[in-house]
Amino acid sequence: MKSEPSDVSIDDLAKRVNKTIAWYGVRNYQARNFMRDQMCIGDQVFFYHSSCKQPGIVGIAEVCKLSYPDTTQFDSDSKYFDPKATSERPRWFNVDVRFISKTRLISIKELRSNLDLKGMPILQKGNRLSITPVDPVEWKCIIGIM
DNA sequence: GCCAACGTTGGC
DNA sequence: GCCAACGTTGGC
Repeated sequence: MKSEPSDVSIDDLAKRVNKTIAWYGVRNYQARNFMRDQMCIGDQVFFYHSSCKQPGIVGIAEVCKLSYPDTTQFDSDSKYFDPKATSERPRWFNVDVRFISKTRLISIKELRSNLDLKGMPILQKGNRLSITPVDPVEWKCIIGIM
């Protein structure tokens, strides 16, 4: 799961009450569907810093609440406001995640240099999805180099 | 700041 | 349903 550290960093998550946060603001249907349809409580995720000086994996979190309507879609003051969404027909959903641990920075350069990881969606040219599944083999590979 | 890649929008 | 125009993402 990608987050811009200027918005929510791994340290921000670690400092939060209960170390949890709603993964609000996703406005892409594919990424939404991963949260809404695939994620289960206890699923672990890599926390990835994007759009920053040192992009890469910086920590591990886990899903601690199943998806529910993203409250920011109803907030006209939010940059994530969606005028087409209603409480009867919400359009956007998010899970909550809880901090597990920080890791050393595993940069996108290092990830790209590892041939065992070359199939990861996040490394594909032009990939812009903020949430992508991690194959169990790739998960173990990354855990192994931490 | 650049720009490739991709998603969304809306006229037809 | 097509597709051009536009907006966004995100590494570099």
